[in-house]
Amino acid sequence: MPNINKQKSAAGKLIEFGMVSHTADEVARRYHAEQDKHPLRFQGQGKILLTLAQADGLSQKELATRLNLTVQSTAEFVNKLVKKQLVTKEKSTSDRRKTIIRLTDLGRETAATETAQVPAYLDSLTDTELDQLTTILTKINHNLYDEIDTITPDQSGKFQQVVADRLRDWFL
Amino acid sequence: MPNINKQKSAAGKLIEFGMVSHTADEVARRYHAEQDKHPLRFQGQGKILLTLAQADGLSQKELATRLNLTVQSTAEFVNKLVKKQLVTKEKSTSDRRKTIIRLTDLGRETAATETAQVPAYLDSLTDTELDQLTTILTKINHNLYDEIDTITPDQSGKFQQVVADRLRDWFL
DNA sequence: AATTTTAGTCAGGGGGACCTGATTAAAATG
DNA sequence: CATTTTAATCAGGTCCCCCTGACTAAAATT
Repeated sequence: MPNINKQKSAAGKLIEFGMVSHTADEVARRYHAEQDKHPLRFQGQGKILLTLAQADGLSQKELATRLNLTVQSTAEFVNKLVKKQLVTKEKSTSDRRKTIIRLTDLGRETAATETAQVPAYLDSLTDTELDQLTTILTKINHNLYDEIDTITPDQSGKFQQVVADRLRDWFL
Repeated sequence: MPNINKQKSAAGKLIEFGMVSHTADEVARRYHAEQDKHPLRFQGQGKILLTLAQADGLSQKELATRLNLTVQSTAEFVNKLVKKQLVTKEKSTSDRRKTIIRLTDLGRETAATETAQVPAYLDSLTDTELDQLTTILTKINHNLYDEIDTITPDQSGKFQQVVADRLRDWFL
């Protein structure tokens, strides 16, 4: 049974981290004139981009199913991404009902660079600390995956695959 | 100079953490029928609530200034919070132009409980790991504060105070 | 007393994440 | 061949964050 106060301290820091990194992003975007730098969130358009980065050439329906979205929402996000030139739509030749979504070079780049960047704040950590952090976050993330799977056993593991596989490609 | 690969691993885990915790929250909210459980984000209404939790009884203008919002946006969020019974508005007697915003008991409770909760995923960590995590996040957060201050030196430290002071109250 | 500054309000808008309902076109199936 | 299922689309809506512009009421300044 871990010490409750240690847990609280860590929880606080984690929350603080969430807040501060969020604000740092926002501030950077606003003051640094990086207007078109959409921060690749884990929802909506960002989710689509990320999924395609792992498995390109999916149909809209496939995307919707994987991401637990309605086909209409998916279509909306895809269309927005098309406008931003990050993905393309083309009719499938084998089944002309289907629309295949593919990343453009820009889209692939966007997904990769935004996520593969090593944040500057990691420079302050020693190698030992980096190892510790990685170990700890691995544990935490596993717990979160379990939590998600427990709540939605119907689609067990689907989300984890989308996320984890992709991150493995990028970082390992 | 820290090892670049260790940095990348940690960065990946951190990003993964962001994604997974976000999804876990979302999934919990959706499937667990906790509809009215607004997750106290670090924007909009949540930001207001958080700030008031640290310094109650501010005027709308004060809030706007501290949070780097326009007075109109601030008014909007405050009004939404009033509807949710989390804050109250009252005219200042000393200066009748001003509107003082105060947390209701429910508001204070909401701010506190939502943030003071120790996430279940921390149970998997040992005391040693909790200490390590706290140390590491303290460093990281400091760096992020510096980053924010560098970009917006005009209001240096303001944000940090709002966040850090409040978290100190909660967790230390 | 007249003017300017300050705190708020209303109106309107842009963009984002989602959703339901109704409809069409193409494929599958009886 | 007629019907049903499937992949998409359009239309319209809800809620969120956040901004500009125009306008009042009260306080501060001249």
